[in-house]
Amino acid sequence: MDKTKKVSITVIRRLPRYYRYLSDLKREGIERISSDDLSVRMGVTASQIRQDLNNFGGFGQQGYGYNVIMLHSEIARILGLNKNFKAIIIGAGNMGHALANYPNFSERGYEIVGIFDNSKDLIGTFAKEHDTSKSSEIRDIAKIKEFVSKNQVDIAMLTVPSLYTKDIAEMAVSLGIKALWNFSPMDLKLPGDVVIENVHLSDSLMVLGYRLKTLEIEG
Amino acid sequence: MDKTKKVSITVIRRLPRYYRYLSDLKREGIERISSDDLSVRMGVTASQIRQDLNNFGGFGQQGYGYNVIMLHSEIARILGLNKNFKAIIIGAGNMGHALANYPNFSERGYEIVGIFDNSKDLIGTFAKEHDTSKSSEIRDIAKIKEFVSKNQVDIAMLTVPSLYTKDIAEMAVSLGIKALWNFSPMDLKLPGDVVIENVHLSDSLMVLGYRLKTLEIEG
DNA sequence: TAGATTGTTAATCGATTAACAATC
DNA sequence: TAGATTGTTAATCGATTAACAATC
Repeated sequence: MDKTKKVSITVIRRLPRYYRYLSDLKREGIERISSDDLSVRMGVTASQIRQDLNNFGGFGQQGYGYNVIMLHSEIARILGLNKNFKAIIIGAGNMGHALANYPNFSERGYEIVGIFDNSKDLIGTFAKEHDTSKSSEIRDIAKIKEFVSKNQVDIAMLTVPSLYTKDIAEMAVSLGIKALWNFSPMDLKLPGDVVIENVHLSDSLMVLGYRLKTLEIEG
Repeated sequence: MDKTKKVSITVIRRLPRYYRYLSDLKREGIERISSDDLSVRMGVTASQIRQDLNNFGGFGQQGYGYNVIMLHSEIARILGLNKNFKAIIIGAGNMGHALANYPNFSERGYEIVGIFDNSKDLIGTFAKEHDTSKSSEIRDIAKIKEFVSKNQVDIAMLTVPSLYTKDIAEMAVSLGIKALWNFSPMDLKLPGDVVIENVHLSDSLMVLGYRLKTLEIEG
């Protein structure tokens, strides 16, 4: 990788998609793939694929293409999937439960180490199905400070009602958490070097509605 | 709106965010806003705001700015929020339940009219909290064809396990549904004029991981 | 070697920002 | 009217695509 110029976020946001397609190729037992063949599968230009990948280094070989297993693991490395990030879920409603049970996260090295809520009915119950380990147990949000001080927590997944999101986000940051995954329909402005990734479900749905209305198939 | 040139998807994807900020301004009782003031709030350039809005018509007034209530309702109209789209949820797991109870959708004219699953344990139970109406009852997926033939269904929200997503998506399209909201970590390729909007949670999380690793704050 | 395909430079395209005349 | 701010054109910037020499 060229150390001087940082890779544009546009390219970064395409990496998970490459990763998915390479996982598929791996599963199919395909050993090598050319940018041309991959471009057909993915519906993008071969040029874009080669440009994107060359932001991080020359993973291919002239006359051969790309080795699937090697490229797959290189992209995993670039994305940091080998880092074993530790995450907590704050808000154990339906969305919190959905995240706790999403199989893809643990597969990709994102480990849910704690789940918090303020509801007396939920505290003490288990959020992960068929899992009665400590990491599955819903804890009292009042104990979050103690938990974060004693355990590595890289990411906070925020699935609390919108009304509380701002306060909870600020609290998480004050505890030293550097990455927030925000599921509330608002933008969070926080001081310091905090990384925020939003999942704005209603935004996505509204775009779907617009495209349905105007029948914009691609996009 | 200029009828000849269609608006780029890049601009469309920014509209829900404008809509959110205008909702905030409305709530705050602010009557008018200049592109300059809005640009400060939103962290974008005033130029971009004016360019974006002028894709759809001149909603502002020189020397005055934009009337908040008027602009809010214009963006709602552009997005089709007055259309009262009817949606069904297929897959009544945690994610399906989360969508069924998400307050923002109904507020914005997206009505959940049916929820389907194949689990005998779930069928007959109610997915929406404090709601025992027919639209809240989880129905047998075997009855979906009959339901769609008798009711208007614009959108199918797909929250089934990945393994079934392709088949379920094809089934939905075969029933005439023209818009799919896909929550599985895969791309759907479907024939015909079908609009698909993906919510790739693990893609989003991987981007968060990358940005945390490299501490890219903006993005 | 000859053929295939990359890595990379150059050309094009589209999106963003700047500037300012129009006008409320 | 004078000041403010839009709508819109022009300039810039960045992203995508095309082309091809390098090389496996």
